[in-house]
Amino acid sequence: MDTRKKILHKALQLINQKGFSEVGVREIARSLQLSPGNMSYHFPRKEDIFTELMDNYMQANSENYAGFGEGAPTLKRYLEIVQKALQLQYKYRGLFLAFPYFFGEIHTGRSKYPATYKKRKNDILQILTSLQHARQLQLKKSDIDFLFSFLSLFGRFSIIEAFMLHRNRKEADILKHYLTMLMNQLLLFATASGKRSINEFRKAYF
Amino acid sequence: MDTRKKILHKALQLINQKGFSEVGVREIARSLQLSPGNMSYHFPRKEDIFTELMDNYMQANSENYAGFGEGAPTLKRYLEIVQKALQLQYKYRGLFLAFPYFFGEIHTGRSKYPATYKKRKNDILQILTSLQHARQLQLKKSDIDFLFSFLSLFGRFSIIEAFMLHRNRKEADILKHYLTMLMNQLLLFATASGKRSINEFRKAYF
DNA sequence: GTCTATATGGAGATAGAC
DNA sequence: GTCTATCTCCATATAGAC
Repeated sequence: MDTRKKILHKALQLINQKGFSEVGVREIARSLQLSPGNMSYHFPRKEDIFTELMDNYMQANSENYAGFGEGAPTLKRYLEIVQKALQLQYKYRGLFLAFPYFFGEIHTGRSKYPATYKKRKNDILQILTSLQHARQLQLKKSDIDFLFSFLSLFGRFSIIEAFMLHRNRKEADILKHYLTMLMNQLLLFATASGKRSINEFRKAYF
Repeated sequence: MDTRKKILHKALQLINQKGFSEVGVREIARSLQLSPGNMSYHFPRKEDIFTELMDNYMQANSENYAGFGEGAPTLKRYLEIVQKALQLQYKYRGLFLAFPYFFGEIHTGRSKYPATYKKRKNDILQILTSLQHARQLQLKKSDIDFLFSFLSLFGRFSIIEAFMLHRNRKEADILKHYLTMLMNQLLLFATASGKRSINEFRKAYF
């Protein structure tokens, strides 16, 4: 592993442990036995470390969502996508909690986040309509709005909630809690075959 | 208004505008024409300002929830409580985005947050069961778990989501969006009289 | 690419006079 | 209670040797 990757890896590890503001550039350098000057060579600003980690996350997440289109649109497959998305978020959990630090930046146009947000919004709406067409979900117009609102909040904050309130809970338990919540929500709008698909997911993973 | 209150008021205003980390003690002092030393007299650490604002919020929120027990347990009244809770969160919105800063503290026992969290959890469960008894909601055991999970996420993160993604949206629009979401969720579990109560709320406020 | 050394500027925090 | 002056810490930036 080259130095750049080592820095990213260690930084994420420390950020997940202590939170972004608590991790100093010097600290990362020390724990990798690097000089502060060398840190500055690779990442001129501390923020650059955050940005690159966030880019890596968003890239992986995009690929995950893109995978849904490449198979049959079932609720089981959708739940698998969400499961992977939550695992990804868990891996990068320290970043999400650090969001406020980059709050200003998000609204000044320098960040890629708003564009990615629009893309993800489209991903979700497309998945919902394809599940509707495949008769896995039965949705009125107002249901789509509601489910979309729910999925936005759910997708963006469930891992943050877990990390804030139950920091020491195991990843598997956290995932189980939130996937159960999602299954319950989807069951309220699922057709008979949709319900079967949800239960296949449940059997396969729990 | 005494100096202490002035500081709190100005601090909240600036924190809501720019985010906690972007607001310096010097900045608050300057905009109130106080010396930095005087700031330190009133609030030895910057964090103390945050803590006191958060305490004020939690106090107001507790009083709000306590109000539910003092009247008929209807969904309309519950929605009114949530409406007030969201308004309160909006007023203090900058604090919630700053949560990560106090992340460490939350888990070291110095913060009041975990205790308040347990209290709020009880508030919500009690409200759900009283709505069940009053035949406003029809809930199976698993529904209660689900709704509770939903309400936790909803109650804690809806305003944060709004603030992160749509910073300039008007308070009224934000409230409308999230209260609509909540009404839709509750409608899925409401009895006939529960549905009427929800619609009374809708008519009264939208 | 990596190191040491050093400079700068800004933040929170403190001491002591009034 | 309020002030001025000062301290310490840290992120960042730069210069120059290896």
